[in-house]
Amino acid sequence: MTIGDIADLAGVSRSTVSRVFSRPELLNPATVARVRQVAERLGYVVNHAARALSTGRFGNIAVVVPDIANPFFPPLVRRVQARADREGYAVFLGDSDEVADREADLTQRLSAQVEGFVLASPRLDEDRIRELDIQRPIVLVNRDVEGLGRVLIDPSGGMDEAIAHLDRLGHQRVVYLSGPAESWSDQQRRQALATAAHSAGMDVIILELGRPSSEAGRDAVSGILSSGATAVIAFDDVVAQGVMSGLSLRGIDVPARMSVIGCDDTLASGTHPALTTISAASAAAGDAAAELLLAILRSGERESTRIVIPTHLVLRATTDVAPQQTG
Amino acid sequence: MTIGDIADLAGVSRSTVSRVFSRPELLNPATVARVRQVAERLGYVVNHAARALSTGRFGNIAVVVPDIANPFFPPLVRRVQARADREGYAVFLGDSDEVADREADLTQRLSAQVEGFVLASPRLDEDRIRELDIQRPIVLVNRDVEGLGRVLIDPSGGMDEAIAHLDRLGHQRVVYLSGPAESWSDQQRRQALATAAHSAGMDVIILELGRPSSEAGRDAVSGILSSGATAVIAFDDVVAQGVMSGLSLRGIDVPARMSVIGCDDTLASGTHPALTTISAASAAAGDAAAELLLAILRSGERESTRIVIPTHLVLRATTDVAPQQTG
DNA sequence: CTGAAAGCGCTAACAC
DNA sequence: GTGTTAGCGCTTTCAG
Repeated sequence: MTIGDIADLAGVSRSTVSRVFSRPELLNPATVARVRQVAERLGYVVNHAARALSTGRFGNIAVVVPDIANPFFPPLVRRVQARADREGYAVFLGDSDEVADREADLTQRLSAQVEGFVLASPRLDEDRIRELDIQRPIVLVNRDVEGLGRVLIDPSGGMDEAIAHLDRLGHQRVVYLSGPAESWSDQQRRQALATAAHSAGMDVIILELGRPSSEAGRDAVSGILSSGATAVIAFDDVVAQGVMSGLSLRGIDVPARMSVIGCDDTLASGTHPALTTISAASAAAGDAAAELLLAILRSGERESTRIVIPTHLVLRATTDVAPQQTG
Repeated sequence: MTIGDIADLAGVSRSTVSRVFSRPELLNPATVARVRQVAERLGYVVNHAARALSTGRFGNIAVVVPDIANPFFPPLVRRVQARADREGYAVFLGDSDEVADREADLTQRLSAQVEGFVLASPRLDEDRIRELDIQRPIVLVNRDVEGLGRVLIDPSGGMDEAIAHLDRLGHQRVVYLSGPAESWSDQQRRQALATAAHSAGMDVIILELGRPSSEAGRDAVSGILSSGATAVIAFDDVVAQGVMSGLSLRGIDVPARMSVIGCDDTLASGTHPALTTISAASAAAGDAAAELLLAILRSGERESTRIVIPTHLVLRATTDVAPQQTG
């Protein structure tokens, strides 16, 4: 089924048929209708490859995430796909499995057939991100690279509120369970926490976790307990959830003996007790990122817009009471 | 940057360069190395569109889901992407937002640039699925269409165990909260439940919910209570979670006054009390689906393999005790 | 408003 | 083991 077939059957030239599908406004409406009808009858669909070869545009974008199974990403991906779809773009999904080299492979291979990228929480080093951006425009989520479009979720608001809240309750030492080493978000969260804790005169102990998972959170419990801290702030809600499950196994009551705070607000009130967390609005980030990328593609000019999404503390039950006196 | 440029610089013909990237084993290793080097230096990447136009193959597949934010799908998508990636395929993601027509649009547009589809829990009617399969091979997940490849999660094992368990505890009436009308899984679950309940002599009351969401579950609580049932089985864990949250708001204890069972096992022990559920193994389904599609693409022949994944009941705290006597 | 013709970058016979 | 020669199906000047 090609343009040629339709041209013959409709008694027009190939060019006319082509125009029916690319610039119908240039044609006599009657011709358009006739051709459309023939095409419909034959179940014709344009050959994307041929069109792409001829125009140099693919009509595709890619969104790459470290782990689609991490609940922070699906809402983001969903919005990107929905937004792109309305603009006529198809969306590739890449999952780097949290490893930088896989991310590099994926983006490299995808770059041959996409107009641009949304890179969410990329684990790639800045140099490789820049190189890639030269080939195809990139919009970053949760990664701050000067000169590129980026959407950043700023944890400082939420972190300040979290520390203020813990301070008010009388906590003096808090554990931070870190995320992946390559994660910009993790660095931001550490930094924001350090700053907030410093000005409140609170001790921070950092426990390195690597891949954020419920298991990692559960395994961190003994370290948390031996630290002497009375509160823990986890890299994300999934980790926080693991901590709570580990704590519960040892019969340690939350929040009476340990306060727990997560990040991203991905679990709503689905935990017990309901988890206090720092908001993240991943859907909004997806919207903004898609919008930005599409604007860049529309204009053809790199825009280094930097969108910052503030966060706040979502108070729930895991930080309800003052720490129990020990020692 | 084209094959021609490299050919000139390396002092070989275009065909040789082409072969370096498609069938290097046919060439003198020295030539391959030399050409590779030149290509590398120039940062050459093959033009996917041109290759696709020439070969008729795109090296892409698509996976389409009704809602990527529903926790059942990400593990599935993840495995499909990982498996496809290893075979050199890139993967498109389509999210139909639970509406059949959007699914039709997506698949139709994608069909111009993919080798095949994985359709997970499609909402499309059988006719349109068949039509699409004529264009490109389809592997279905949780949808049983004769003649197509499909991976089916069979709820009957889990449902039998669930009813047996509830029966043992003394429950006599159970509410089923349904999923989307177009969902094959929902029909299977209803059917399996009806069969199991019938042979146990248990009453089943069906409450129609439509889109499965936590909110829908919460809103169903009054209906559940007025039904006189002592147990509820929800279409999925997300809905079950909503039910529990609604029950908790009304001060109704689970499991003392109401037992709750979910489906899909997507929340692990993350709820409180921990949710009894019927397993679903979406990651395994993703593996199987990808494997099947890739096998079809490799052989070029439609295989109507039908893979059935059994389920079982995962006992947790929400079904721990016998129903409290009322009335 | 429509047609003719050139060519996008690559692969695949077919020669040599 | 390598080069020559045709296209793949579409868009796009350029004419008319």
